[in-house]
Amino acid sequence: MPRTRRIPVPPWRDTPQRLQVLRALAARPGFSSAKLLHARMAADGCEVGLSTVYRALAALVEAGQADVVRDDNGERLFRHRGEEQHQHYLVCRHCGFALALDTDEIETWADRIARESGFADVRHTVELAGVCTECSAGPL
Amino acid sequence: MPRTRRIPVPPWRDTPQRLQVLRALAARPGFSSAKLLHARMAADGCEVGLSTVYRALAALVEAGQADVVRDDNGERLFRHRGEEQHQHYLVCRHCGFALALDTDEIETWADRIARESGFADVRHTVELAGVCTECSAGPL
DNA sequence: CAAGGCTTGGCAATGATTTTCATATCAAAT
DNA sequence: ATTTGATATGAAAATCATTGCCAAGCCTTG
Ligand SMILES: [Zn+2]
Ligand SMILES: [Zn+2]
Ligand SMILES: [Zn+2]
Ligand SMILES: [Zn+2]
Repeated sequence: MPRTRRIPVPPWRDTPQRLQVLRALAARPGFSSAKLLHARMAADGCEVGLSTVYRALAALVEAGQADVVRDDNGERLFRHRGEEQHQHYLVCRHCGFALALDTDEIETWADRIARESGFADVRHTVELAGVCTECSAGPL
Repeated sequence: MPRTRRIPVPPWRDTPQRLQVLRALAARPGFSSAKLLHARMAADGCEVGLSTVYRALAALVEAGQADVVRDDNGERLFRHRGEEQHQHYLVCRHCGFALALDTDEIETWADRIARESGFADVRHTVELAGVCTECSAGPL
């Protein structure tokens, strides 16, 4: 199974479309799907192909300017990487209620791993999922 | 977006197919895709529909007898939940080389979060990805 | 045996993401 | 300004894991 990914490597050309995608992404507070961004941009009168949105997002992720997670349906959600540090959550599998976590501990742990391993550009995904008290109380 | 999942809840009927799936899953050392399990079982002369494999796996996950993760392609990988504790890895984004991590720290952290939050049946996903020394050295 | 309810499995449908490919754009070189 | 080779775009088609559908089979109860 050869890794078949061909992503443009920085520096790329500065195209209006890519700037638009970056802008649209940065304009969103949390994570957004490519589809949503595409729709948003279209609504703003900015016609950009869905393929291009995907390509731009992939490039942004590759360049470390965006984070990406998967929701329960396997859909990828993107978020612009600003200065503000990221956050991890404990989400309820049933109602979707999300509890923000104090993640200093894992952050330092992840940093240490990154340092000791010699790996470059290490990113991490930490997701906790359970059933909230409310949902475990009332069945259905 | 209504969660549209209809998964048989334990206890279900004990069908040969479900036992086969469980067996096949337990027989594998690490994580396996539904497709692979299906192929494996077929190779062993056990004819089980792919849909059934998916249903059985979903039920096993629901019942806490299996863990599930997503690989980089969004494919779901399943693993039987035995007594042995699970493992986390730091994988290379380019060559796929995986480094097993000492995860005691996060395990206890996750356990504490689970306890303090009051959430039930808390599972966690911890994935680190970077570029290994080898790959960052020789650029393609 | 009959009725009703789970289960199964092949196949179609879904839907996100990728690939294709013809075209457009860019930037450097002539 | 024109040429040229590389790169970017986007519409449509392809990919592919996963799910929906549904007729047929199996099990249990009466
Ligand atoms: Zn809940
Ligand atoms: Zn973190
Ligand atoms: Zn590598
Ligand atoms: Zn763990």
